[in-house]
Amino acid sequence: MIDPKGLHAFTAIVANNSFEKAAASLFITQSAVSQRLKQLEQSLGKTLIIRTPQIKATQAGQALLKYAQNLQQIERALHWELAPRKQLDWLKISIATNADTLSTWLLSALAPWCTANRVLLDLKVDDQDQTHRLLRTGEVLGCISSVEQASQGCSSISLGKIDYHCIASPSFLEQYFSGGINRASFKKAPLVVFNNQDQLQHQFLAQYFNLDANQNLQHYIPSSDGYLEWIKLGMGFGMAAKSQILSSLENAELVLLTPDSTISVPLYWQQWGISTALSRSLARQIESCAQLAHQ
Amino acid sequence: MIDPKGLHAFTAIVANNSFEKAAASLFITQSAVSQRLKQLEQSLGKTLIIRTPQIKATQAGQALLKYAQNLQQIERALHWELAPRKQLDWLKISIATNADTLSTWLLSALAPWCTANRVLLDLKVDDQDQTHRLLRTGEVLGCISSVEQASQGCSSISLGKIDYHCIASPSFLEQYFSGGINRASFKKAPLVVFNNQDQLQHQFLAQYFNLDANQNLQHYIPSSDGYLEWIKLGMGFGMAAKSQILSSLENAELVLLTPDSTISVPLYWQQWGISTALSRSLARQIESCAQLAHQ
DNA sequence: CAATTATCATTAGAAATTCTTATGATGATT
DNA sequence: AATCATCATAAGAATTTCTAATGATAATTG
Repeated sequence: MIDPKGLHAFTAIVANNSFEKAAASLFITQSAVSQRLKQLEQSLGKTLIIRTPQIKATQAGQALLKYAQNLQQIERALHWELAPRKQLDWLKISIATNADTLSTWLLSALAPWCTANRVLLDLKVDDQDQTHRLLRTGEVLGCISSVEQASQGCSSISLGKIDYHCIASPSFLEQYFSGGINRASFKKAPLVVFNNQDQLQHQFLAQYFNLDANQNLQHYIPSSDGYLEWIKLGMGFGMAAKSQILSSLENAELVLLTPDSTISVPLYWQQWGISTALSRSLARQIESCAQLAHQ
Repeated sequence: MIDPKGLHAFTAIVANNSFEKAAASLFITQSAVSQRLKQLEQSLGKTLIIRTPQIKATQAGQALLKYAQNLQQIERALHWELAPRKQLDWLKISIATNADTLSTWLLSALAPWCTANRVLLDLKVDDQDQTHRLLRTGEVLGCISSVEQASQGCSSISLGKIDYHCIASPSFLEQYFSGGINRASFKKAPLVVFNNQDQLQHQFLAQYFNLDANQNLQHYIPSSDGYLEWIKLGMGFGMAAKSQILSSLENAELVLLTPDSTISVPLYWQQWGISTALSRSLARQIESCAQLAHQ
């Protein structure tokens, strides 16, 4: 059986990226942290943490990290059973999401749930490939991803799809598309890209206009707000979810370039490991909010 | 966090129904067991075990029992991740079932699964109400039951229904039903009942012949094999699942009294708490075997 | 490039915990 | 009522885990 003190030391080290800070957070000495970890590693017969040059959990450490999260959940279920009326401790839950979902419906889905379940949210925003990595390594308990792949004991539920529209500012439209919204004008129009992994624009141009987006001039704006702002400023065209730009369409800050040609991205909620009452309720909450958002 | 030593002491006490035997099983003194439990109870602020007159887990103790089973599962998942190729320790899993299912398809469903997953089976046989109680109290991890009720974080999957036929021996048929298989003859025929909770015969007589089984002469044979044996010996009629009596029908040890009038009992697999790769595979195995059996 | 700094490991003894032994308490059994 | 079975408690021994001090190693800096 895993020694609780050792496990605490281990998670604290990972959380603080330092033995000394971990020691401080546990109100013990650095030496004790070091000894606890050493003993834990010996009892499991595995190195858990790579200490240099940067503190990082090994493969085994990542498995233990998952275990720790599982443990927290069943412990919480126990305490709830023992004292249902009593205030539960705040439980920290890590979730990874892509930026689009974050900026649309995710927060409003999670806010009431976190309040109701006394959960502290540790949200990690990354592109889809990365959210998957975080899920695998045990850094997050669940993720929103556009990849279905329900691999290795991960459960995956569909959240429907999100339609991305091609948008630009009115001035940009006038400047670059006065000759019509067609292949020739798209070819010369600057593009705003969210980040390197962002394939939406490429897919759009390839699918509807047989263009290679890499040939276009590209702005990189790796911020959800900044991305839209840049487009509103007339610096280029890009892709955005309808719900994200409703108000901007109304007050004519933005216009749809191709109202009928959109890129659909399927979304999935993925979660690994054990399923508890809590994790199930989280999945339900996310599922129902996603349905509303993508109706 | 729950102290592992305390938890071990607690589960050992429950398993052995004695502090001293628990101590022996843990290779420590009875005093240590007593102290461990005391400390655990203090740290949780709850009495876990009623010591007199019989050792029994309290409400809180039952919750802790569930926690212990959950913990074992996530621990097993961890060790599998740490050393996939290494032999896992045997894990003991408790399951409750009704006798009928046990004597038909359950064992053949569980045998290969237990081997493949290195699981020791702790099977508890009881009638349906009791299997439920065992599930609620955390004494078993899952149960086969005829009640659907997926209450309190328990997942429930349907296993189809099982058809019970009214059977008797040829000699019994001759003796009691020479005047025809009808209400009058059923009224005078002795009944073989599996146990007190067994409602099948009562339901059969009430539904098809408007009779109250309590008016019949009744043998009580609380053993699955003994039950059939008693009927084969011509001591009375009773209800049995088709699959259980196929060979006996073939060699004419038994006959169907009313081939077209059967009692259908729906079956459900119920499991509480967390779901792990292991528990999911168990559910799958039971579901698929049940489908075959009840095709 | 040596010195400094930052960070984790190790050692030794102090502190805390947990065990064993011995005995006490309580309810069941004869 | 006496005995037995079983769990609780007390006190000291054994073990574990901590702190304090120091050692080792790699990155940083003048």
